[in-house]
Parts: sequence; C-alpha cells; structure tokens
Amino acid sequence: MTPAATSENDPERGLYGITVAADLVGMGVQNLRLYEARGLLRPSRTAGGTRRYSDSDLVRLRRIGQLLDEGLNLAGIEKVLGLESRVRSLESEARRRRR
DNA sequence: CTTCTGACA
DNA sequence: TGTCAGGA
Repeated sequence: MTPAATSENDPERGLYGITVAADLVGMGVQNLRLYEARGLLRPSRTAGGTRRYSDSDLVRLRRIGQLLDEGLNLAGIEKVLGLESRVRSLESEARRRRR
C-alpha cells in the first residue's frame, strides 16, 4: 500500500509519550518509570530526555501486567522476560539450523 | 515532561 | 514490595 509503510510500521519505533502509553496499557505513569528503573523496559528517549514508547514496548508492558497479576515481583519478571527472549532466539536459531 | 520523596496495604 | 500522590 503505502511506499513508506516499512518505517511507519516498525514496532520498535517510539510513538507515544508516557501519558498516552500508560493510558493505553492501563497503568500509571509512575509505574512505567519504575519498571524502567528496575530494568524491565528501555523505551527510547528524545533528545530532550522524554520517553518514547514503541508498540513492542506496549506489548512488553502488558506482559509485565500479566506477570504481576500472577504474583511475580519485579525482579522475577525481569528474569522471566530475559528467559522468554532467550527462548525466542534459541527457537529461531534452531529453526534456521534445521533447514 | 523529568526525578525524588513519602505514605499505604 | 508495588502503587500512588505530591512537589521541585
């Protein structure tokens, strides 16, 4: 469709300010800052220092919310997120190697 | 918008 | 410990 659709649909590109992002995932802005301080998230920053949350950041935030509901603390969630990302890379690596 | 501090369950 | 409110 759109010729420039590649960069416009990049899930890694920061789109939302912290207020909009918190609103979209149903969290408080203070919590989003805390999650970042605890190493659960790394939203991009503008030159002026304001956070920019991407669509994949929102997915990550919703995952954090699920894990919190399940009773994990922030330290545990950081571990889980790390393990999940490692599983993903190992799975894709195994997929490549298999072909 | 940012970081920081304190109260609450 | 995580959440939330208020202030600089």
